[in-house]
Amino acid sequence: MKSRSTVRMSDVAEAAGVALATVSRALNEPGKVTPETRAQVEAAVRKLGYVPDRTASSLASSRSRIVGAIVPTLANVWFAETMEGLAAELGRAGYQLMLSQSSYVPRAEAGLIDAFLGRRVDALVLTGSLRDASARARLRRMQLPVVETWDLPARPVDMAVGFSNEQVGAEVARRLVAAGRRKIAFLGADEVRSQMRRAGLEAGLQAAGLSLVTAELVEPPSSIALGRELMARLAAAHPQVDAVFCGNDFIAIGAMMWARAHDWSIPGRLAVVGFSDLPVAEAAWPALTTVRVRGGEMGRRAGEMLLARLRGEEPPHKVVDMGFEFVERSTM
Amino acid sequence: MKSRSTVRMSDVAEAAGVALATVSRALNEPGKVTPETRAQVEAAVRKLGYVPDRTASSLASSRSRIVGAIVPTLANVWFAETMEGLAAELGRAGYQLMLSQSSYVPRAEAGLIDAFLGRRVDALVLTGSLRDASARARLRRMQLPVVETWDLPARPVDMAVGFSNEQVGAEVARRLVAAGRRKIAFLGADEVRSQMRRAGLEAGLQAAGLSLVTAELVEPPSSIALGRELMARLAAAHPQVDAVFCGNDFIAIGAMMWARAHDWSIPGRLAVVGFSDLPVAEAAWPALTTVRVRGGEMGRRAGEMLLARLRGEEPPHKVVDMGFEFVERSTM
DNA sequence: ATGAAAGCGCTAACAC
DNA sequence: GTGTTAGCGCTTTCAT
Repeated sequence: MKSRSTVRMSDVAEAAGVALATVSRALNEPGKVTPETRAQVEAAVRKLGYVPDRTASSLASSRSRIVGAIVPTLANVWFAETMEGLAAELGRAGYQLMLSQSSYVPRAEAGLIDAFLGRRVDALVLTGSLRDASARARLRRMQLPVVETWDLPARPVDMAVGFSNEQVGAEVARRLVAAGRRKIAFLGADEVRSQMRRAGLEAGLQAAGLSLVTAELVEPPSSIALGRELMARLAAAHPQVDAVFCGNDFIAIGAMMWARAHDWSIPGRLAVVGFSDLPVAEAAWPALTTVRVRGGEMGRRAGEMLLARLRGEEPPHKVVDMGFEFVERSTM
Repeated sequence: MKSRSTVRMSDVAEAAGVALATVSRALNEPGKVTPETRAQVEAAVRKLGYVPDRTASSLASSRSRIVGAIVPTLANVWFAETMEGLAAELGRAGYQLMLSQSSYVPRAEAGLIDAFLGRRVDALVLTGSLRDASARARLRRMQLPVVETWDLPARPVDMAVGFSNEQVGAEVARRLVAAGRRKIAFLGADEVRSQMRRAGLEAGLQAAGLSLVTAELVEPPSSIALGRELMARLAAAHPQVDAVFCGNDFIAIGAMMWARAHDWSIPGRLAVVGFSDLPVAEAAWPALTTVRVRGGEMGRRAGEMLLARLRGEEPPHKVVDMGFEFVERSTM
C-alpha cells in the first residue's frame, strides 16, 4: 500500500558529499555546521525532495513533537475554539496536535491517555480536571507536561488554564437575585462542568437565603431542541419559576423559543441567562444575557505554557485563572 | 524530560517466559498464538503496565495508524463537525486523527501535507479540492488514500465526499427568482468554496435572464459582525437590492441584524438566504431560510471510505455526492 | 566541524 | 506455534 518516496537521509548525505550525521545536524542544529556544508545539504534536500521521517526521529530521540488533546466533543464550538487556539500556537513551534474525543464518557479518558502515551506524545491537554486517580499518578510520575483546561482544579496534575465554574454559578446567582428574581432554576447537561456551575448557583442562592427551584438535566451533548424540552419540563413542574440559568447558550436559546411559543415574556415573565457567549447570544431576540469565557485564548495559553515547559523553562504560573465576564444584554 | 516507563516488549517477553516476537504476535495477531501463551502475555502486560511504543511499531511496519486532516479552521462549527465525525469513525478502528489548520491560506496546504507525510500518516483528509498540482501528483504517485471533502472535484486526487457548491448557488438563484426577487446580491468570504457558491448563483441568475447586482466580499474567517458590515456596504452601494444570498449563516445573521437596525423588513423589503444551517438559523427571528449540508456525516463517510481502503478493500464509490437541502423558513 | 557506529523498540521474514 | 535475527531511518555519543 505504501510505495514510499524512499529518499532517506543517507541519500541526502551522499548527494551532498557529507556524512549522515552531518545532514542530521544541518537540519536540526544548523548552528553546529559551517554555512557551506549547510548550503550543500539544503541543496541536496531540495533536489531530492527529501522529507525527514519523523517516526524514525521520534524513536531515536524519544521526542515526538506531538501534543495530544482530549475534548468531550468537537461539535461544540467552545471546545473547537480551544483546539483552534492550541493548534495555532503549537504549529508555530513545529508541534502537531493529535486529537481524541471522550464523548462525555468520563471513563474513556484513561484509555485515550494510554493511546497517547503509546504515541509518545510530548505533552497532553485535557478538558477539565482529570478524574482517574491512577492516570493522574502515572502522568505525574512520568513528569509529562499536562495542561488541564476549562476548569481550575484544586490540585492540578501539572498545569491548568481555565476558570472557576462554581464562581460562574455564584455570580449568576448574585446577579439574578439583585435583579429581583426569587424563583430560580437551572437547566443544563448532566456533565461535570455544567454541574459545577449548578452547584455554584445553588451555593450563591443559599447565601442569599434562597434555594434552587429545581435543576432539570439532560444527557449531553445539549442542543437548542433539548433546551426547549427542558424548559417545557420546568414550566410544567414549576410554573412559578421566574428565572433560569442555562448550562450553555444553546439550552438558553431553546428555553427562549419555548417561552416565545407560550407567551412567556422575556425578561418580564422569565429571566434567562446563558453560558459561553456564542455568536448566537448576541443575535438572538431579545439578545441573550450570558457569561463569556474565552475558549480560543485558553487554548493559546495552554499551548504557550506547554511550549515553555518543552523548551525546558518553567512557566511563570502553573495555574492561570482566565476568569469570565458577565455579559448583560436583554434577557435579565 | 522523559523518564520513560521503560517497560518494553522484551520485559513483557521475559515476564511471560516467551520470545519477543511471540509477544508482538499475541498483541497484534492474537489468532496466531495459542490461548495459553496469549493469556500469559496478557497477564504480563497487565502486571507490568506495558504500553506498546507506537513510534517504534510505526517505524518497523511503516504504518502509523494516523490519519492527517487539514481544515481551514476549527473555529467554524461546520468543519469542526466534520472532524468530529471523522475522529469518531477512525477511533473505532484504532486510528488517530492528527489535525492542522490552513487558516484559509491556500499555499499553506502543501507545507502541511509535507509535515503529515513526514509523520508517515496512513491517509489524508482535505477540505476542498487540493489545488497545488505538485502535491496532487505526489499524493497520487504515493498511492496514499486521500479524501477531499466539502466539494466535488471533477478530477479528485483519490476519493471525495462532498456536494457541489455551484449547484447550491444555482438552486438558491432558482428559488429566489421563483419567489419574485430580481435584484439579487451575494455577501460572503473571499474564499474558494464561498466563491463557487457565488459563481453558481451568478450562473443561475443568468439562466433566468438576470444578473447579479454585486458580490461583496470579506477576508475569512467571517462572522456576524462582518455580515453586518457587508450588508451596510451593500445597502449603501445598491439600495435597490431585494435579496441577498450569504456565504454562510453567520453572515446572513449579521445582514439581518443590519436590516432590523435600519427598518428593512425581512422578507418584505429584503429576502435573506444563508448557507450551512447552523443552530442559529432556526433560532433567529425571523427564522433563517438556508441551505443545509451534513458536515458530521461527511466526516463519518470520509472515515468509512478511508478505513475500507486501509483494509485493502476498494470503496464502492470514489466520489460521493452528499447533496444539500434547501431549508425554507421565514426570510424568503 | 565532521565522521563512525551504536542503538531507539518494534515488525516481519525465515527457520525450526 | 514459537524463536532468531535483521532491519525500519533516524539521533547521539564518542572520536578525530
